[in-house]
Formats: sequence, structure tokens, C-alpha cells
Amino acid sequence: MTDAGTTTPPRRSDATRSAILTAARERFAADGYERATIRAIARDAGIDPSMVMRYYGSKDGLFAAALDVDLELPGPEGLDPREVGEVLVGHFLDMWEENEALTAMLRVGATNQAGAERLQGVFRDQLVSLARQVCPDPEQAPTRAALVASQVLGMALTRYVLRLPPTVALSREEIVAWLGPTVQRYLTAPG
Amino acid sequence: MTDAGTTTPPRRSDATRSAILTAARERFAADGYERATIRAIARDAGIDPSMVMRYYGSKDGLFAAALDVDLELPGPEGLDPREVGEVLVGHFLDMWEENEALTAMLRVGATNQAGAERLQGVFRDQLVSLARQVCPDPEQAPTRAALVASQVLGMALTRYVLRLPPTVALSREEIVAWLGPTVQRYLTAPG
DNA sequence: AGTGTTGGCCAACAAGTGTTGACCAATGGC
DNA sequence: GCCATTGGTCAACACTTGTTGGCCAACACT
Repeated sequence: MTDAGTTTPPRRSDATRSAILTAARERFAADGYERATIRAIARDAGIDPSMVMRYYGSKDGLFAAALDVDLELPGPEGLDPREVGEVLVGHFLDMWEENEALTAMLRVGATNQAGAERLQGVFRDQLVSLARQVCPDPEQAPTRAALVASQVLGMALTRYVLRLPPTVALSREEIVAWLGPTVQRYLTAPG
Repeated sequence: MTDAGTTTPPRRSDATRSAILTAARERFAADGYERATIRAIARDAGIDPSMVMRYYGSKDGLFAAALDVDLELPGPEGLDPREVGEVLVGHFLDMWEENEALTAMLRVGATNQAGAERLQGVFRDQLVSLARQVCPDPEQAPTRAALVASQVLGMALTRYVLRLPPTVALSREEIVAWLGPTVQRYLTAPG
């Protein structure tokens, strides 16, 4: 999060820059790529649209900068293979609730090629390596990770994007209880 | 499909009308709502953009007309509650492969309110009534139908929209074998 | 103090959008 | 053969979009 070392000198405009990123995440999450206009983002951030261009080059550049997501998946330590399903589902729910960049990526990924690839990248890199640690045959890790993604993204889609009332009404615990065993099976059941 | 009865007199322009609908479904499925322009749809259909307006009133009207989907879920007869999961997953895969309107609805639903509501309607009306027939407590039918939707839509999302390579590589049989038991459990497991 | 750099706003551009209305050509009933 | 209806094109309107360049004020350094 904070600057660690000599990577970037602090600029006077950092406040504006991060205001733009925050507004961009909100707009992308709420409206998707096409309908999240630079003008609207700039208005939310309280500055002129041309500033967005100066700082991020283009709308694509802004998108790339705004949606840098780390799933923060648990490492090998503290990962009990027998309850990885429930832990994972709970973790994803937390991520989604607190980080609107994930909803933004999902919404944008549905219509925008760059968004789809970014979503692919996040789940491929971070989920597959976890799957490799817990599934019986490491060869199957990509397939099993994809199955997990289908269920987790499906829940995110119906709950945070489509807002199907019954999925919105479910509590965190209920979702974990329902999806946990599914994810558990996708990851650890003999292939 | 075909005209049954005296509902609508056949018009000379029926060929054009259905050409427009076909092109619209393709474009909506491929590009989503905003990027599927009326001009592009008209070009695909080989006519002038203004015809689209004349026949369907507006872009919203075209969208509504193009995406009228019947899931064709099996009725109470021929529905063995013990294998409803696998049957349902197979059925959804067939629907998705042959009907691009479903992919269109999914893509549009991610960014467009009307699309989201339409998707909600389709799954609510058609899936819930099926759930009511097989789940132990009819009171829970909406919740169970929503869980099924989360898994089925999640697979459709990763396979037909995001095109995650491992999900694309799976065969119909593999998907049925993996998702079938999940859907079965969401529908019939004691609550 | 003076000067270069940075942060910011304003006005405009070119392109593309949904939508409209005027106009033409073919059809079909009388 | 005449004429109303239908199927279709063309050109334009009003608007929004991403993007650009010119200009001004505040700062930082010497």
C-alpha cells in the first residue's frame, strides 16, 4: 500500500491521483467499462476530465491502473486441506465485500476484452497455485481452479452484479455452508 | 417458433424482421449492449439503420424483442428427483450451445439494468417452479433455485463469456459429472 | 526576486451514437 | 390503370464520447 523505499517520489498531486482511482473503481464497478465515462469519473473526483488523461494517458490506462487486484489467498501455512473449501469461500466473500475493484473487474470483463483477460490473469495465477497445493493430481490444478472459479464467480455475479434477491438475502454463513462443500469437492475429490 | 393460429398476419417484411433479430442476438452476445450499435446490427442484416427503429421502436425495444428466451425446462413428468442435477446441467449446456440469446442476456445483464432484470425474470420464473417440485421444503425453492443459478451462470460466464481456457476445454460429459452433483445437492439436500 | 516546473481549468475537436423525417419504389386491391 | 399501403434508402439532427492543446496560478528552488 504505502511507498516502500525509493520507488516513487511523493508528488503534490497524489491526492488527486488517488481520488481519480477511487472514483474510477466506483464507476467501473457500478456501470461497466463503456458507461463509466471519463467525464463522470472526473466529476466524482472533483477535477477536470483532462487531468485523467494527463495522469493515466487514456481510458484504457486508467482502467489498468484502477483494477490492480491481489486476491490475498492464504499461503501453504495455515491451510488445512480438509476445510479449504469453506475457508476459501469465506475469504472470497470478504474480498468482494471490501474491494469494489473485484465487482468492477467482473462487470467490465463481461463486455471488455481487456477486462476479461485481467480477470483471467488474476484467477489463473493466484487460484491455480493454490489448487496445486491441495488437489490430488497437480496436473489437474488448472481444471480444478477453473471449476472453483465458475462457482465463486457465479455467486459474485448473481449477488453483486445481477443482485438476484435470494442471493443477496443469504448471509455470509449460509453461503459458506452451501458453497464450501462444493469448492471442497472441486479441489480435493479424486479425479 | 412458427406462427400458431391467427395471432399475427404474415407480412412481406418478415424476412427482414427476423434478419434483424438474428443479427441483434449475435451482436448483443458478442459485444454487450453498449457496443452493439444499431448501425452494426443493420449492416449485418443488410438494411438501413432506420428500419430497425421503424420495426422495433428503439434500441431498448430491439433488445427486448431479441432476447425472449424460454429455457424449456423439463416438466414434472420425466423428472426423476434423484438425477435432476445431471439432467439439468446437461440441459443448460444444450440451451447455451444452441441459443446465443442466452450468452447475450448474460453479457448484457452485467452492465445493463434491463438485461439484468430480464435474466432475473427468466431464471426466477422458470427455475423456481422446477425447484418447488423437487426440493424438500417448497418455502426454500427461491433460495435453492438461486444457488443453482449461481453455479450454472458461473459456468456459462467462465465458459462462454470470459472463455477461461480450462472451462472451454472441458467436455459436456465432464461438466455434467462435475456440476451435476453440485446442482443435485443445492436442490435436494436437506436444509 | 526571478524562473522553471507542476497542478489545474477551459474550450474545442473529430468521431460515433440513437433517432427522425423526407423521399422513392414496389406491391396489391379495386 | 389508379391509388393507398408497405418496404426501404438517404441525409441530417442533437448529443455524447475520448482526447488534445492553450492558458493561468501556485509552488519550489536558487
